[in-house]
Amino acid sequence: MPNRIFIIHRSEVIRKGLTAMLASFEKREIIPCASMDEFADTYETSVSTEPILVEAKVANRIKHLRFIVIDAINPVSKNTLQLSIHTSTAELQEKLKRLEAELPDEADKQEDFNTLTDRETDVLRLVAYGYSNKDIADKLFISIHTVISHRKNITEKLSIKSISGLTVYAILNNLIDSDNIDISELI
Amino acid sequence: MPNRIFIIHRSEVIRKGLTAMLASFEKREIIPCASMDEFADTYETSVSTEPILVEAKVANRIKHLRFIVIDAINPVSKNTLQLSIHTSTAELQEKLKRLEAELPDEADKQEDFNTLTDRETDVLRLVAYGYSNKDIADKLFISIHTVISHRKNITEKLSIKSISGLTVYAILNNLIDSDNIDISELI
DNA sequence: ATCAATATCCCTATTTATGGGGATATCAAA
DNA sequence: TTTGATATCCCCATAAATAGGGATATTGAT
Repeated sequence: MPNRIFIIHRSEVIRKGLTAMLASFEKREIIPCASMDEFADTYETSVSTEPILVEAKVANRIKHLRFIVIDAINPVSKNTLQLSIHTSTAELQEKLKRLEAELPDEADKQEDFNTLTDRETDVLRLVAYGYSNKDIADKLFISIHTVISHRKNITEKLSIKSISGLTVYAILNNLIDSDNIDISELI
Repeated sequence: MPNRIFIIHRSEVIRKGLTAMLASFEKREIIPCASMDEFADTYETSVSTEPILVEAKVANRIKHLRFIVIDAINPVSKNTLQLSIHTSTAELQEKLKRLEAELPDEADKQEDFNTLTDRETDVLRLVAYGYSNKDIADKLFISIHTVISHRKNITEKLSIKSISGLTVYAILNNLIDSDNIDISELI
């Protein structure tokens, strides 16, 4: 259960309205933001305000936090509510509860602090390169079962399920950066 | 069938040796490069030398070219040969032929010049965000069959099969860039 | 010496994705 | 007006990934 709820909207009316609607919503810290930049600053992520990048960064750097972004048109992440401006307090709180029920709970979060092992990093890099589990198994000279095991652990540790999310994570962590490629290893 | 073969290696001995080994390999232009930078320059891609990024850029900007990168350790792309330094000319040419047999032929390349339609762009963006075909169908209010159709066309047009490759393509083309997000659309 | 972490491997079942066919309706350009 | 591009929908079959459950061996730290 997240302890912080961010409200991101340019309109002050909307921000204050939603803050009021959520005031009675259990005990959370409600944080209104006028822009994506302000939201990103609060997370101390300065490089980009792109939601999927923010998500990858949060998984990477601020592992003990979960976040919810409220959105009507642009998709942001799996953890996103689609609401209209006519939403009632009851509907809003009820949907938030349903969304949160799908999030990993506090107990799981402790495990999120783990960083990836060497082998998991190997697998993640190859996933980001676009290889299938079978391909990865062949490249690392291990069975496909082992690859699947590593991928389960990666998904659990990072809380990133999609291949595209893992790809962004890999890019952000220089797993597939040119600086890491030793040209002398070619051929 | 690609008309250009790039040989990328820091060692001049290796470059010249491979060039000689491929001299008798049908009628191709053999282009030795001493570094990834040189390789990237030849493709007129200046932003990054990361192979997967180069691949995405090639698919984007230089659609009429196919390329082969020879590599022993670091994975580069699906179109990559894994060879040891002890490879014979016969083995090299035979493996190259097998690899090329899997590449789309000249006839297909004409269609690669097409750019994505608006709807295909919509779908690609959501793929890059990590959504499943089912999720995308729900978000765009179309059937999953339509989503699959669009994805087939995207894959064919871009010659990018993997989700991670599509994600990189989307990032490079600002499909999921923060600049494109209208904050007023939030909520 | 025991314990935790890592890395390896296996199983079953289900869900998604891919590949290769199709079909229809709309609309704009030749 | 016919043709091509776009967007929509459907089918079947296979490949791949995911979700849940296991097991074993090694190694390094307590």
